[in-house]
Amino acid sequence: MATIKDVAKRAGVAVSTASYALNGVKKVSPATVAKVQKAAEDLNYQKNGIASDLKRTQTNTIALMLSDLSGPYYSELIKGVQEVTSANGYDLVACSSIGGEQSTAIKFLKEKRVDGVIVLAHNISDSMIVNAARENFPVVVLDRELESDHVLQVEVDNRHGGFLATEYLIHNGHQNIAYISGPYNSHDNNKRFQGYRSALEQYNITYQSKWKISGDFTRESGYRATKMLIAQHHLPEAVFYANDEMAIGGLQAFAEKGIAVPENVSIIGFDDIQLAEYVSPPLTTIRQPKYEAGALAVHLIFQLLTSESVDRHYNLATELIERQSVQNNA
Amino acid sequence: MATIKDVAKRAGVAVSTASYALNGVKKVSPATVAKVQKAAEDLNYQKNGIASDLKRTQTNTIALMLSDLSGPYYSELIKGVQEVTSANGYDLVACSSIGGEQSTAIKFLKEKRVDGVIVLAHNISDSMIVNAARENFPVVVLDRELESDHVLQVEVDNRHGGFLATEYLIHNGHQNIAYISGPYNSHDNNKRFQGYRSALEQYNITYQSKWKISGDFTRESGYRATKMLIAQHHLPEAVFYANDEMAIGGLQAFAEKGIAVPENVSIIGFDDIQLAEYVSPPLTTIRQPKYEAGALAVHLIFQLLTSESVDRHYNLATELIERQSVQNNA
DNA sequence: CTGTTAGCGCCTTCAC
DNA sequence: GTGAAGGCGCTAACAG
Repeated sequence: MATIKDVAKRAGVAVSTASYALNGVKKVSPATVAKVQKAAEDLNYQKNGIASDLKRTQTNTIALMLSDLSGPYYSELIKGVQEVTSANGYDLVACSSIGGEQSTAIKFLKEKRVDGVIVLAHNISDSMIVNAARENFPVVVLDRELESDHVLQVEVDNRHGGFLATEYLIHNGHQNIAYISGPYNSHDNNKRFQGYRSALEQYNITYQSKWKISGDFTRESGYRATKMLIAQHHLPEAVFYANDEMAIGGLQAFAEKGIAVPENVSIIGFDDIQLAEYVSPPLTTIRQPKYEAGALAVHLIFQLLTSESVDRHYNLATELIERQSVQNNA
Repeated sequence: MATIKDVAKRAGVAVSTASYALNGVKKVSPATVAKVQKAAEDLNYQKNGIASDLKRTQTNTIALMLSDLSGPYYSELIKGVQEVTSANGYDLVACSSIGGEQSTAIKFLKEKRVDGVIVLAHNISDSMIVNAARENFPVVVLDRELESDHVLQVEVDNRHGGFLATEYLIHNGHQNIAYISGPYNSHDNNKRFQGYRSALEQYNITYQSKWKISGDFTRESGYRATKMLIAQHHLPEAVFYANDEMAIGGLQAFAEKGIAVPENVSIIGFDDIQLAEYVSPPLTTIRQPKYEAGALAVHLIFQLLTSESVDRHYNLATELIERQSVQNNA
């Protein structure tokens, strides 16, 4: 591969001149620029971005860490990230944290391969993040609570969302409300559960641990958890699934046993994923402002990069989406 | 940030020794290794990946170019890419080609920031790809036909898939079959259309251009195209949508006009996206072996990287998935 | 306006 | 087993 040296030589100028010409620094006469460009073309020269990054000690790109590139994840959120990033003339790469310490995400987090990072990958540990973040290397976390310098936190109000969901069920006349949880180490899940608990409390319904069954946010786990619920003989009047995927798994389990939703049992999810309105019955759920969360995250990164001071913590509101999976018994 | 120089100094050894120690090259006494590691830890040293890549002239990562990171795209395909990449100890980054010449995808394609590239982004031009590919920089295209050195092509048999879909409609007794196309510049679309034409021909049904309406693969365009079809008064017996998204848009348009699917009109899609089995009625469609395509693509990259010689072109078979959107009138 | 030169941080011969 | 030194390809002072 041709280097800038080759170009300079062929154009009969010094490397610096070639560099200036190629990068549009206006110190070079038009004639020289033309000569250099011609030479570059002849040699099919392409700059080595790595060398350039090394020299400039910045990459102009930010990374989005996802727990799994193949989703299903929040496409609205990514859209927000993408749009704001490119609007600021930066590049965006997405990488996955599958593989733990060996993963691409961790490598990018540690090795200064990007100028900033947005984390949406619960399997990256807090300490990993805290160690990586530093001045001039901001990281924004979207999936956890984390107090540390140089790390910002934007989250949607999962607690309030959990409260809204539960309250809605209660307002519709349900008292025995099961909660199918996400993984124990999920911050989102814990907040949603807190919201559930506090709604019960506020309406003087005593919490019963038999109504809490654990899942892990996958459709499969929602299916299994629901089967267990059904096996317990005494069905609750309603069930609150900590996310939509699990609710869809639950829908399937109920269907297999001939239990009608919402006639025999009401269900509500969380997230408002695209599928939610297509399943049958359409799923009532809690929507998160995902686009805004993504856009805000990038926005904050740029503010930190320009050393503006910003708040450390942001909390975005959730919203109830009424569809047809909850029956009104009130 | 601490550099390897700082580590060496603190450990009281030469830089080279520190490098060896840190990279596990067994030339260094255990005692020295310990000293170096201690120093690195004290300084919170992290290697600069960019510098390391520059020196080694390879990055150990491959890039996946998508036309839009926020999807909707083929998660199965990405899974295939992801798994094979990490199984080979390489890293994977995804980037988008939104923004054309300015996009991250183009930058990575040109600037040798990765060791190989997989393209699934129709808006990247052929010439861009041809210019970028070279020895030791393999690129695999999954979305087009392209003959050139150092670029490989794996595609699913869209033509045959189009044929299968159309033939299935014909076997079910339909004669007037509309085709809602994807964008004209889409290779996939053109192949599917060819399959449609050849099935008609084989069964002696004359092609009528009034049955071809153009869309652009979006749900919205399928909706609009279907509205136009309906406005033409004379409805076809069946319609073949060049992809599932458009078919879903069509479903909505038919529903709004009270036209029952499949009783009044049969429809078939292409892709077998996840939603396909959830819409109502469940969509009959053509499935592509997406996981295999992704896995194969990466596999080929590694073969090229190790200078093995491989075929230039791969064609994967498609399969008809029968659900309930086609009525048997035969 | 153009050329010389010194690194960016790391790896890796090559001597010792 | 350890150290000195030369780049990888590029940018950006600094001189001229």
